[in-house]
Parts: sequence; structure tokens; C-alpha cells
Amino acid sequence: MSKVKTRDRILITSLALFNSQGEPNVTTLLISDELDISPGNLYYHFKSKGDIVEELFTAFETEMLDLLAVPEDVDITLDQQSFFLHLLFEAVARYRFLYQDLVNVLSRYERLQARFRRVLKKKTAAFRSICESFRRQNMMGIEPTEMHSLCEQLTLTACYWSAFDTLSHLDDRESVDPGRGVYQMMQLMLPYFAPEQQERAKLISQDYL
Amino acid sequence: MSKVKTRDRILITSLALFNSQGEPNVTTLLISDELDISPGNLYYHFKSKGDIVEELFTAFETEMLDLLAVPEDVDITLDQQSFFLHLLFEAVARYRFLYQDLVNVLSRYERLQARFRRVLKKKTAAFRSICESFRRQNMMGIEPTEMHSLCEQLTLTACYWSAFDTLSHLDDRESVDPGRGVYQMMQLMLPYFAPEQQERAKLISQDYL
DNA sequence: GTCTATATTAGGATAGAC
DNA sequence: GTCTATCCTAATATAGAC
Repeated sequence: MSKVKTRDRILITSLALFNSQGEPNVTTLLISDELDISPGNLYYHFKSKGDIVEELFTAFETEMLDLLAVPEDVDITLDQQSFFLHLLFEAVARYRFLYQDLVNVLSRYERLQARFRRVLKKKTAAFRSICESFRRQNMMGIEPTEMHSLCEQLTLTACYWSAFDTLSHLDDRESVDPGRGVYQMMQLMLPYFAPEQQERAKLISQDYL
Repeated sequence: MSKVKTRDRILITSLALFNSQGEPNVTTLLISDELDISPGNLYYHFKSKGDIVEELFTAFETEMLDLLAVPEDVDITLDQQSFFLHLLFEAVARYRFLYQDLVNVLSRYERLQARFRRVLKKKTAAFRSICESFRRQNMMGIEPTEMHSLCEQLTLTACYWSAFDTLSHLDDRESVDPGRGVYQMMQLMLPYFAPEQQERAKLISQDYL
């Protein structure tokens, strides 16, 4: 018999269902069904479906802000950067239900809007820190306006890559491979690297294909 | 008194509401309310809400496929290309409700999935044609793998830019400025242009800011 | 073509027994 | 903590009069 508390099982199963079916398509009945508990029981643990969503969001937020706390004045290596991207894409994939129907979800759970945007800002800021670091190390030659545009592009891609990728095979929505995403992110930065770094970066990005 | 047929008014109003509120949040009652007609009347013209969505999708599809029919073996100029991007972003903006909750919408109207993916493929193909043309004219130096990656990136950006942009100001969902999107697309291609074209492209992209 | 009224259903949520 | 039964509401859709 499982030692995991029902409350946690609800969270885990909800997350899995949200990710695979899309949050709007998952009813409280489906969740309780999947867990073989009664709908009443579910509502004993959470007073609404929105509460489940919010709690999952909080977990997402915590993970993200933790991951995105990129130190400002540290020299970042290419390897550290690709590892960071890897972790980032994994985290996004784990909570991809948020991204898949972002506008919808945020419009129904209004309290999440500001919080999500905060995460987004941190994301862009993290990319900027990384690029700045590369520039300080003369690994990257890039104008301020280009950098702004690049960081926005990186943020956009970090958000939507997996959803976009899923579109190509909407049939099996269970698995998401973060690799292609990391590769794509590296490709975005590639043109701005100095020649030697560019070669290194190319090699690293190959590993993610 | 308006000469426009009720059926068309329903389509126009639905599109506007879908875009501003998100398709899932728009009920048939809201649509008929907005038009000052009865819900029964709405159902006289369309046998379901899904039918409205499908008909709007068909219009979107027609516009898109028409726009994306980029000739393969023609020399494309930078100006033509930016104009193309402009039209593309306008078309996407006009039907942005599709993109805002893509996964959700496609999962509820399954018949649209294949059709949407077809449009997506055409989009990528169009970008490839353009890049190929630039390469033939020696305006662009780019490896096949880079080009593949770039075209995917362009497709992703064309899809999600406006949704992403909206996130920054979720308050007023009425207006969407296609300019920033075109600019961002140009920035993506910029690094691959030959020096002279790069300068030209920079100037052109400035106009879109 | 348009209306009013109503049926149908589904999803979120509560009450009260065990 | 868990269950069963039930309520409430909102949304889709239909019927039938005008």
C-alpha cells in the first residue's frame, strides 16, 4: 500500500493529467476517477479545482525562481550555460500544462497572471545575465539592441518550444524531449559567439539533437 | 439599418469576441447578446458553436494558404520579404484566438488539427523558399542545418509572437501591433545576411519598431 | 428569420453518513 | 479521511410560436 498521502497523490495525478490532456479538459471527476477516490474526497483536500492549479503553480514558481537566480557578476562557461538550459527545459516540460494554454489558464485564474509575468521577467533577466557574462569574457560580440532582441527571443522559445514541438506530433502527448529545445536555444545564440566559442557551442548543441 | 446578413454578423462578432476574450471563454449566449439577437436565432444560422469556429478557421486557412503560396524559383527582394512578413503577422493577428489557446482549441475541434498542421508546414516551407532564394542571390550565407533550425524558429515566432507579446500587457487585449513581430523576425535572419544586405535589413527592421 | 421557453448535460461544489 | 448523494450553475442546443 502506498505511503503517499492522498493530498499529494491528487497533486501528482492532476499535474500528469493537466499536462497530457490540457488543464481545461481535466475535470475534478476525472482526477478522482484516476485516483480511485470519490469526488467528495478530492474536495475534502482541496476546496476547488483552482486551488489545485494554484498549488501546482506555486511549486512551478518556486522551482523556476530558484533555477533562474543566476548570479550577476560571475563568469559563466558554455557548459554551465547548456546545463542551465537543460534544467530550464525540463522544468518547463514538467509544468507544460501552463504553457500549452497560457492565455486561457491565466485568464481563468487571474491571481496567477502577475506571478507568471514575474517568472517571465526573471527568465529574460537570466538570459541577459548570461549574455552579459559572455560579453565580459569576450566570448560574445553583440550590440545592446541585438542582445535585447535575442533575450526576448530566448524567453519566447523557452516558453513555447515544447508546445510548438508537441504540435508536430499531437498524437502522443505523454513524452516531451527537452533536447531539441536546448539545441534550438543554442542555435539562437550561435551567430553571436566569437569563432572559437562558436565551434565549441556547435559541438555542445549537437549533443542535444 | 445594416445590410449585412445576420449569418455574417455572427461570424464577425464571434471572431472579435474570440480574439479578445479567448474562444473557450466566449459562450453562444455572449455572442447573441453582443449582436442583440436571441440564442435561438444564432442556432438557426449555425447548428453549433463548433460550426462557427470551423467556418472562421476555413477563412483563416484560405487566407493563409493564399499568402503562403511563395513561388519557389523567384528572386525575392528584402522589401518583398518584409512586406510578406507584415502581411503574415496581420493575418495571424486577425485570427489570433487560434494561437492563443492552440492546444485547447485543437483538442476540442479535432478536425482542425490536421488542417492547422498543414498550414504550419506551408509556413515553414515558405520561409525555406525565401531563404533559399536569398542564398541563390548570394545575399545570405547559411548552412543547411542552420537553415532548417532558422526556419523552424521563424515558424515558431510567427505563431507565438503575438501571444507572447500580449502576455506583457494582458490588460488590453483588443489591440495587437504586428510591428514588433516583424522586427523580431528580421532580427532572427539578420546574422545570416551578407554585410551589405545586413545593413539594408537593419534599416528596414528599424521601421517596424 | 427571429423570438421565447425549455430541455439536456456536464462540471464544480456541498452535505451528511460512515 | 472517505464515501454517496445531491445541489447549483452555466453552457449547449432544441421546439414551437410568430
